[in-house]
Amino acid sequence: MAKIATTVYEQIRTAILTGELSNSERLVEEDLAVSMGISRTPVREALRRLAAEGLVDVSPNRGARVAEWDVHDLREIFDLRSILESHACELATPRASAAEIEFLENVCLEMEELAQTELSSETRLPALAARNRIFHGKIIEMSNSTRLGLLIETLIHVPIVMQTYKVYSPEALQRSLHHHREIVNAMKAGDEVWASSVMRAHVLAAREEILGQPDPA
Amino acid sequence: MAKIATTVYEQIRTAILTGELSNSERLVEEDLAVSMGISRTPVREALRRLAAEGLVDVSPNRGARVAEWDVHDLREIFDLRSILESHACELATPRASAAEIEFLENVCLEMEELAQTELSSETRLPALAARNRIFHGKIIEMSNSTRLGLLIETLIHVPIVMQTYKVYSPEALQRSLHHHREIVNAMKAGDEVWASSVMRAHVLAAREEILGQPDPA
DNA sequence: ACGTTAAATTTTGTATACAAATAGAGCAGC
DNA sequence: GCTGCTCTATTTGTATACAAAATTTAACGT
Repeated sequence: MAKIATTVYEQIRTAILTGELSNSERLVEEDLAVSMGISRTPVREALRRLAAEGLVDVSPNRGARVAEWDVHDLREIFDLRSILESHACELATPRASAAEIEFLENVCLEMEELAQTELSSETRLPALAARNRIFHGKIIEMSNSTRLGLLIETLIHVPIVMQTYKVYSPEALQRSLHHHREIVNAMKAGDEVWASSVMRAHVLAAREEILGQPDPA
Repeated sequence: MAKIATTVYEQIRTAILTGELSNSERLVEEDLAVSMGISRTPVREALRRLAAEGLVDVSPNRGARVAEWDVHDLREIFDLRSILESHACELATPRASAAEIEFLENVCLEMEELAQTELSSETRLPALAARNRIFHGKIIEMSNSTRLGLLIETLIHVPIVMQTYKVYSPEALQRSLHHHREIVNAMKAGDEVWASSVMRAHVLAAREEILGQPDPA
């Protein structure tokens, strides 16, 4: 239990990601501090870190609020993700080991099985979202570019907030799973153009799926 | 003179960028604080911000050091810049106004004139580097994507450190200026594929120019 | 001499105290 | 009733104090 600042950073972060802290809600340092039984100092540090990641907005002398995003922001984010994640695929493909391919195939399988079960969406959706993050994260890791990973990480926070609420249509879910399979197949074939193209399409399709639906608020 | 933290942030930042603080030098909070006549608190905040931008590395309980980069890091950075700046060109081209094109042409002209003068490289290089940053920054601004701008900004710090020391070969300089001209011409023609392709080549050429030369340390 | 361990010093992390700035309530004037 | 002001109360920004951790120094034994 090393650093308090890190702990409170994670707490506030998950509070935002789960929607516990609603959009553009004001984050008063002292309130957060007393509610966690600590002093303002680590809270302040955590808020600045969250600001650097784009999860909160801070104005000088006026404090921090939970960041909010409009449709234009989401378009930007998904466009950039489509470019960067496709690049990750391009880099990962020639480096992919048999074990890594197998790992990705396993994630695919798990997601396909989850998709077939008749679980309520309350339990199924988070499980799918978690696997999805693992799949994308693994490919980024395989790309062996730390900066690329950092860049994508900063972009991914906002979509994660949405994923908790968003219910994908059955067709979109199927398409998404097929994309994953196709990406792995392309990587197995050593075809980085194929792999990166599917990844690009995959993220752009997700963009339309999310921007097409009405706001859940 | 609002916030001390911002002032000290900028001071440390330029100290790193000008090479005044050498590579992997340790940054002790108290030392920096007394040398600027302030307390540790704003210094600490500044260091965390610099860490978020990748200019310093901080380890828990072990403080901050000036970040250092190897050849692999530089490759990563230039590869990503080539992708993102080319994307900026793609977005900017259909949006470019006549005034913006003219502005870019002016920057081209100034750089061409500077290149012809027989000034010592000590004065000429910073002037060229400044214009270069203006040129690229303008195109990013024209892309109208704040997130794209932020992403590129985080990548650009390290190359800026190099630009201060690096002496370009005359041929590389000429090629660079021709690239700039060609980019503007492509934008004027409304051809975003052309424009983004030249930009991609432009950044990749810069990568080879920098990675090809031996280390100045 | 060398390496290992133990104190001493330095340095980071957190808490508290105070100053400066902002936001909000209440009131005057129109 | 609405606008603009002043004064109060929050809230942020900075300084200082203290505790925990790490680094350095010194001593000790083999």
